[in-house]
Amino acid sequence: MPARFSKRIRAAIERMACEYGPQGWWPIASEVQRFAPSNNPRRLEGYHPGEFDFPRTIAGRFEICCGAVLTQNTAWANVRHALEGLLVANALSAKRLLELPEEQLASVIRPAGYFNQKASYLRAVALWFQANDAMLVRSERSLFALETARPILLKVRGVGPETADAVLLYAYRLPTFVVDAYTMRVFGRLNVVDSQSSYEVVRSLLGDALRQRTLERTVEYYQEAHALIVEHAKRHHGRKSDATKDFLLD
DNA sequence: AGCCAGGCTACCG
DNA sequence: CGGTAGCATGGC
Repeated sequence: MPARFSKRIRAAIERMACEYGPQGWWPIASEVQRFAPSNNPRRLEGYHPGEFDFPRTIAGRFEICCGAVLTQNTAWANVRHALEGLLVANALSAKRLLELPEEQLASVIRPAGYFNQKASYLRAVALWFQANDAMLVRSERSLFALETARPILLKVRGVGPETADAVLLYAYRLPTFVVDAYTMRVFGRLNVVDSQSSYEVVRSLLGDALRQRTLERTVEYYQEAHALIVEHAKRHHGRKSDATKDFLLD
């Protein structure tokens, strides 16, 4: 019965892929330039289109975790400034971030907004990172690993479902689909979901529709699909809906 | 000058 | 359970 919308969902993603090309999420500014130079201008901001073997380092994974918290209800341009602040403050590792007094941490991430809340969240995430990163990298990636790690991550203060899924999908390449406000808007417009669908329902609906033959391919496809949805929504779906410009509805 | 941005917690009924 | 105020900066 959920297969009812699967075709529509997959067609929408495929169309976005053709229209927008490879996205290369999640951006990892501190890591990406070091590997494989390229002409792609987005690479300078940490995007790595067509390359799915990021992050490759513990620093890259921690940067994703921080970015996932900092971007909560915040434009990415502001997050970049905050991440750069962390880099300059030499606080882009769990240990060194935790050594920074919380008040100072807050002032460093000020451009990302909600800086007092987020300073507290970042500390909690850094503690989680110290306790879980090595294990997650070492253990075999599987549905079991995902279902084990996810509830633990969701208990961390400041980590809700979207932040957790972004960390698991992009930092640890575990096969979970990331649902955000854009996802709700885009697929709401396509009558695939409605405003009262819960996060979990939408996550499993899209996850089922977009699952691929292997775990590895599924992860890559989930990563790309989420980035494409954001790109599409930025172009066509303001908060004040304007379906007229949406080519998916043609 | 206002609206918006890659949400989450706490608290309400 | 679902609904909502509060959190805050920078860009357009």
